[in-house]
Order: sequence, then C-alpha cells, then structure tokens
Amino acid sequence: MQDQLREAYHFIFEDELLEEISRVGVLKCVVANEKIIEIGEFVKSMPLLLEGAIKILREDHDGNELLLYFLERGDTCAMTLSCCMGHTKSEIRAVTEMDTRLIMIPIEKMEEWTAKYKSWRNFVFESYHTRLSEMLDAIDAVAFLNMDERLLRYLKDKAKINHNETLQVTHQQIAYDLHTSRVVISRLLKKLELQDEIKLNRNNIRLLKL
Amino acid sequence: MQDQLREAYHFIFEDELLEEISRVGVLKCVVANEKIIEIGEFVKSMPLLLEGAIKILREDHDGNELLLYFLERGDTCAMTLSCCMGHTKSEIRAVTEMDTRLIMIPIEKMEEWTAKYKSWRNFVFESYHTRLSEMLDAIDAVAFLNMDERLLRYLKDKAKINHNETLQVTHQQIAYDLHTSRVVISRLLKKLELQDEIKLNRNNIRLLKL
DNA sequence: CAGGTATTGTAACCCTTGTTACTGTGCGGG
DNA sequence: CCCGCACAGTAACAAGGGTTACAATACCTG
Repeated sequence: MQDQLREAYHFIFEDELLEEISRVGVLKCVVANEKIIEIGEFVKSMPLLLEGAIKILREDHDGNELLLYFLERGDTCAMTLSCCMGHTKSEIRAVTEMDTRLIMIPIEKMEEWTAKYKSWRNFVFESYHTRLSEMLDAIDAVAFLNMDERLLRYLKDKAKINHNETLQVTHQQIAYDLHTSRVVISRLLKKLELQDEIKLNRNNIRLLKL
Repeated sequence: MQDQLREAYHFIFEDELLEEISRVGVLKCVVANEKIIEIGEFVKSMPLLLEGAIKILREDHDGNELLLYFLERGDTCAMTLSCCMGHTKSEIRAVTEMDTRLIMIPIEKMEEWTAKYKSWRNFVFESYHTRLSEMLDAIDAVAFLNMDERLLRYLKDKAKINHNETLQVTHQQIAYDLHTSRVVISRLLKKLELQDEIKLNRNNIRLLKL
C-alpha cells in the first residue's frame, strides 16, 4: 500500500501527510462491478483511488440510472467528500468499473487535515473543481447531445478508462448507464457499425476510431 | 454595506472576518438582466450575494442556453470559486435575475482566508456542497423529467426566487432558459392553464398552486 | 447433444418534442 | 388614430427515441 500510495500521490501530498494517510487509512480491494456507496447511505469514510476505476451513477425515483462520470487513479469522490463534510446521506451510487484498490480515510481526519496541510486543501479544492467540470460535461451530454452522440462519447470514455479499445459490455448495460432502452442502443450501435466507427461482437464492442 | 453584510452573513462568519470583508470587498449594485460573468472570461474576484438573485446558465457550442440554478442572498457562486482557485476561465454565464447587490472579494484573499478562518473554510465547503446538489437537481430535470414537468418546476422556482407568484416573463424567455422553443412552451403553458395550475396573461404568468 | 438462457437484430407503432408557418392581439410611438 | 412590433395561439408535419413483440443466434449446462 505504501508504495502504491506514494506512486499515485507523491506529486500532490507532502511526505508527512502521506505518512499520516498510510497510518490511518484502510486499504480496500474491490473486484469489478461491486457497489461501494449506495444512495441514501451515510458516508463514514472517504475513498482515495490507488488503482482501477469507479463509475458514479445518479438514480431517479423509479430506479432508472444515469452515469455521471468515472473516477480514476488519483481521484477522490467530491460527492462523497461533500457528504462527509455536510454529514448528509449520499446522493449518488458508486460502482467499481474494474478491480480496484483504494484507501479509505476516516472522515474525522478531513477537517483536521484541511486546517493542517496546504496540499490537502488544494487537493480537496482541486477535486471539487474537476468534479464540477465533470458534472457540467454530464449536463451538456443529456441537454445538448442526441443519443447517438452520447453513445459514441460513452464508448470512447469507457475505452479510455479501461485502457482497451475493445469493451466487454452488453447493449443492456450501456442502456442502463445512458438511461435509455436496449432496443435504442442496439439500433444506434448498428448505425455506428455501418459508419465504420465500431465493430460489433457478442459481449464486446471494438472501437475502430479513437 | 456594513449593515447588509452583517445581516446576511453574521450567522456564518466571525466578526473579524466580517470586518476584513468590508475592508477589502467592493460593493456592486447591478440592475436586473445584466451579465455579471461570461463564459470564457477569467474571474478576478468572487461575489458574495447581499440582496437579489442571479441565474447561472450553461451554453453549448451553438449558443443554446440552459438554466442550471439560481443564487440567492447568502450564496456565492461555487463555479466562480472553483475558477478562482484553479485560475481557469469561467465555464458558465451569470445573469442578474433582478436588481442585485453583491460584494466582490479579490481572489488573493481566498487562499489566505481559507487558511486563517475556520468559518470561511466551512462556508466554501458548504457552497460546494449546495452547488453540487443543485447541479444534481439540474441533471435530474433534464435527464428524468418531461418538458411539462420541467416547466412547472421552473415556474415554481422562479416564483420562489422572486417572492412573487406572478411572473413577469415571456414564453420566449422561458424557452431560452429551458433550452427549447417558444412554440413548445406556449403549448405546454396552455395545457397547464387548462389544468388550473396557472393563469396566462400577456407578459405575465400567475401560479395558482404552490 | 438437447434444451434453456442471455444476447442481439429488427419491424411496427406511438408519444414527445422540435419546426414551420400563419393568424390574432395588445401596446406604444409617431 | 394608425402603424408596426412584440407576444401569443394553433395547426400540420417531421424526427428522435421509447415500447412491444418476435426471431435468430451464441453459449452454457446437464
């Protein structure tokens, strides 16, 4: 854990803070497609991502999901952060996109470190900043783009996150993330295939253009 | 300014900080429907709202607008805040919804106060928290609601912000805020009138149910 | 290998929303 | 008072995307 922590965060945090993190933080390894945080849950600790990726989802009253954004190494979840500080329930769901290693920080440390470490303050502000930007991207997508454009963007994002231009995913799973139906996704994927953007196979999709 | 500042913020900030704010802050009075911040502009100071209201808009590459949320007394713009810290350009447009008084704080003070005042830190975190929540509401609206539901929600929000159940607004203005066309808004407003939700008049709309 | 299940392809249909076009009406300025 | 303009009402049509239904195909398991 020490090594991975240093590798992922030594550019950002001073040594003293890194040491404190490894002292109070708890290493957690999660396999792919596991729920980490559920909507309505109280959040008792904050995740720092060492390796892997997490997707952040919003849900409406009928249980329909919408993917907001992905988190990668070096990210933390500003929504969680926000919930920690406000002592409120989580407004989002977090699910591992792949096998993931993260360090959980008890929330008591948050306030303490914010006062004590400038690098921590900057990290927190930086996190809020990037997360707000990603929220804007998410809004842009649902407000301004058609489904075929959103789909292509989704596929490219997912390929980037997975470091692999061949995605192991079913049409139904995509439909959940984009909050639409399987039939619509199949229809549009076929259209993208005819446009030579992608190659379709059972349980996987290969991107031909990045 | 002193009085209004104290009135709006004395619950939140300690006296020492209030004094510093009134020393370095610049009072700014803006009439309704004035642009305060434009997309792509660098932000050199941070607004604290004393009185009035501001609407925050997002724009796509074709110049289409979308209302994200309103700011009221006691609010600050987390997006601006975020831009200040990151020294990046504004991602949003801010327009006064009515005559508004605000205090502009030079960004240099931000970092200083964050280290110095606990109440300031809490205020900043609290702002990020509420803004993220409002962004989620905005996403919920565009992703999960039909236009008639969004319209009704918009009218109610606007009535609340203006402290007046009769809105001085044209169908075209609503269409801009909701990123749709005037014809659609007229159609849906008429439907809402038939449902006894509202009463339509030239240049104004009265809400019958709150 | 047979049967069951998950996945994908596709057609037909409908609803919401966007578009175009035209009409009517209230209001202010010359 | 009349003209022009901003605002609103409405019809007709198009497009995007959601829904239902069913067929075809791959894969897994007993």
